[in-house]
Amino acid sequence: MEERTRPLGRPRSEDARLAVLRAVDDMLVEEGYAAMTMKGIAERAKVGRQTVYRWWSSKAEILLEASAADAVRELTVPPSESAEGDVVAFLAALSGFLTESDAGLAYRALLGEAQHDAKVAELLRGTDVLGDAARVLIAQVQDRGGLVGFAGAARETLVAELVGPTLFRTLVEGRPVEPAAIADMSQRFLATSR
Amino acid sequence: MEERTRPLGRPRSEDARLAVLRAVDDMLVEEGYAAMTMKGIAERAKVGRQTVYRWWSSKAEILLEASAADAVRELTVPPSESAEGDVVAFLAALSGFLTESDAGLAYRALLGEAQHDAKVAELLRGTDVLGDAARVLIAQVQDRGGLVGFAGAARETLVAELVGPTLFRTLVEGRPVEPAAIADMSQRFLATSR
Amino acid sequence: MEERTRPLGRPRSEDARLAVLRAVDDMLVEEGYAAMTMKGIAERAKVGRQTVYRWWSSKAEILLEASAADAVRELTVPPSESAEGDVVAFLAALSGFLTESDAGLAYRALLGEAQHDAKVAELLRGTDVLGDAARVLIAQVQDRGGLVGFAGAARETLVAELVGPTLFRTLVEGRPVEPAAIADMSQRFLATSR
Amino acid sequence: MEERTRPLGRPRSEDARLAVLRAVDDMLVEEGYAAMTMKGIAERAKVGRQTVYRWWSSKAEILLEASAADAVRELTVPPSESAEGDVVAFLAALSGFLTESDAGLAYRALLGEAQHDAKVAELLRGTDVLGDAARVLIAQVQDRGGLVGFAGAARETLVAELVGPTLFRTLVEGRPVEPAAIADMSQRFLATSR
DNA sequence: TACTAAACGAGACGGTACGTCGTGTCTTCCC
DNA sequence: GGGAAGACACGACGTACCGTCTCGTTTAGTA
Repeated sequence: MEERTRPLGRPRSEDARLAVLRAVDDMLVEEGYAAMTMKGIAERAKVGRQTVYRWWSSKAEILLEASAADAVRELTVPPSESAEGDVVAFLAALSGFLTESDAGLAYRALLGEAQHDAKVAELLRGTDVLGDAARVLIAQVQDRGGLVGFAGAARETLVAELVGPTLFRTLVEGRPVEPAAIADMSQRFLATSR
Repeated sequence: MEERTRPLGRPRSEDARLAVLRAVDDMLVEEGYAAMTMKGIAERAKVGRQTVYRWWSSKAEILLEASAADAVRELTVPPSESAEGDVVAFLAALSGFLTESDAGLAYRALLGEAQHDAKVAELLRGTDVLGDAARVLIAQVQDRGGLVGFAGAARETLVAELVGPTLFRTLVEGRPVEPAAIADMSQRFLATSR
Repeated sequence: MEERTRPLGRPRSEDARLAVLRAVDDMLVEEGYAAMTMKGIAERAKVGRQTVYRWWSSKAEILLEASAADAVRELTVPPSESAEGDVVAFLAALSGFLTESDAGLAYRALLGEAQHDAKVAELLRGTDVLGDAARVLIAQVQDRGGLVGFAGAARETLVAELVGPTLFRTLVEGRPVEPAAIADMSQRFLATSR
Repeated sequence: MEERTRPLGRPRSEDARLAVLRAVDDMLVEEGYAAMTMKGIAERAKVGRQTVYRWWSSKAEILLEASAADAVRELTVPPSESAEGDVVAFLAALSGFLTESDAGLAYRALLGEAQHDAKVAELLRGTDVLGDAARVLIAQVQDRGGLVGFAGAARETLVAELVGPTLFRTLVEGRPVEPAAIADMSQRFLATSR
């Protein structure tokens, strides 16, 4: 059996890669997505412009790589004592993620850009951050015995039912969902399934 | 009592205003939001650039003026025979609006831009197109006797519960919600609110 | 009879034009032709890059406009007491121009560039600085009675005979022609033309 | 007495050297001097870029090495039946060299570059191609008994008198000198010396 | 035969100029 | 004073080449 041989030439610099990701992370928070430019990223990272373009084709792509892991981590909630506790914790995490976290800021910027840039939409569809997190939570709740008796089309809408209301509030209003509303949403979500 | 006197000088040209709005409408469909520029709009409308800047401060502002009326019209559904019929009709209209209508394309672009541009977010908050339409529908359903017995926090989440799931599906997946899912969402919405 | 109407829009800025020409003049002396860039010129002139490109298509074109008038002036010599005096004065001026004058530095750079850039060659052919100056001098000498009895092909070579030797010395050796050599060249030129 | 020991390591590749020289030769004709780049040369020669930089420091240097021998050969004319025949043959060769030969194209490019790049000027001064050829021709003519009675400063200007006029015509006008003019120039050159 | 050392190809690196485009402002003349 | 035209200073775009670097490989002499 053969080892895969290294590509020819000087290998990619991990230093440069990390410097770019870090620069994007910092600039998003400090200056905002709109003010970020490929030129600015390169300068901030002390990296050649060509080096950025060689490995990423847009600031959206860099941002996705820089924030995807954080997003997944922030949306993973430890099991609580009850199904309702799990859902409440998840929705609270989701609300916080979308309105107060750096990774969530990145996600909102990307989801926003996806609405008028097909390339970014495509990119984002490759990593359904919110959907994946929701599916994990739903499976967790089902294992406890909640959410029994779903079938067919109903199951497919569960993710939307769980995530949608919070997404609406945060995207449209731009601020966290208050705890009372989260409690209400959680009850509604579980009510239809019991 | 004196009539308020007309401002001095040449009055604003309605021709120019309409030409700009029409140009923005057309360009959004033909080239997309990202490719639209203030310069391009002025040229397409055969209008001086200064004239565009004099009356609007960004392409988002023009787009909002150009599409708001259409959006409201498309999201107004006539009463049907039942509460469920009303909700289904509304969600279908919402799904179609967000994925297939020109006005919806504009709304998605604006909502997207609002995620990384505070000015646009502010602008959009002034006209809560989706929320207003949802509130009208909810009032309509309540008048029929559906949705009784709500109070406090619960009432505030109703809009999000109605609109959120469909918004999630369309924004994240970028395609219309299938009829079976709409039916399911409608039933859940009514079930948890009775 | 009609006045020629001014073109539409904001007229060209004379300030910007002069700032660019002055910048090119200065930079040629301070940094040299090779180190001069369109970007550098714009920055030095505190002018937008687009403004430079709008009116000139290359640094050669700017340099020509900036130095042509000076070149003509420096190569115009006042009549002296004798034909030989005129020729000596001209060759001395030519030698000085090509090796010590700023305008001559520009001319050498342009003539050099013309050797590997057809656009510049074309440009330079439109203004035969050396040839014109030589023709003026030759006419001057002929008016005195020197250079009688020329005809046909012979006449066409006069300019080359006058300018060529000095051009060779300066271009190839890069330093002024010594006075003794100038005297010698002048005598030969007149001797072979009488 | 010791032989100079070969340096350690892998010896220079003659293949690579020739490939580079050939690439430069071809590219000069096909694309022109200005369009030639170190990167392009390396790629065309299928040679690493470092290899080019290891042995030459600029494209001018490569071009000089690639064309010097050809230049000398093209400017060496066999003795004819008369002194005038020799001079005519030389000037014809010079005119053809500067306007139609590949080696002459290279020489013109180098002489041009030398006008705004001191490094190239230095380089070119090391090999006075035109001057050397002219000196050979002059010695040849003198041996026949032409050009007698020169001394001092006069002798030093002979080369310039011979080469200059043709150089002027070719550099400034960019086309060959017509035969009648060459004949005229030859007569003038010999006239002052007899 | 193994070791050392330099040249080799490939190609990524940090820089910088290219020529174009869009920004928002200005200056001109015309209505 | 509004409007069309278009020049202005500014700065990002994505590309190309600069000259250097870091890989693995090749080719010689030396041990």
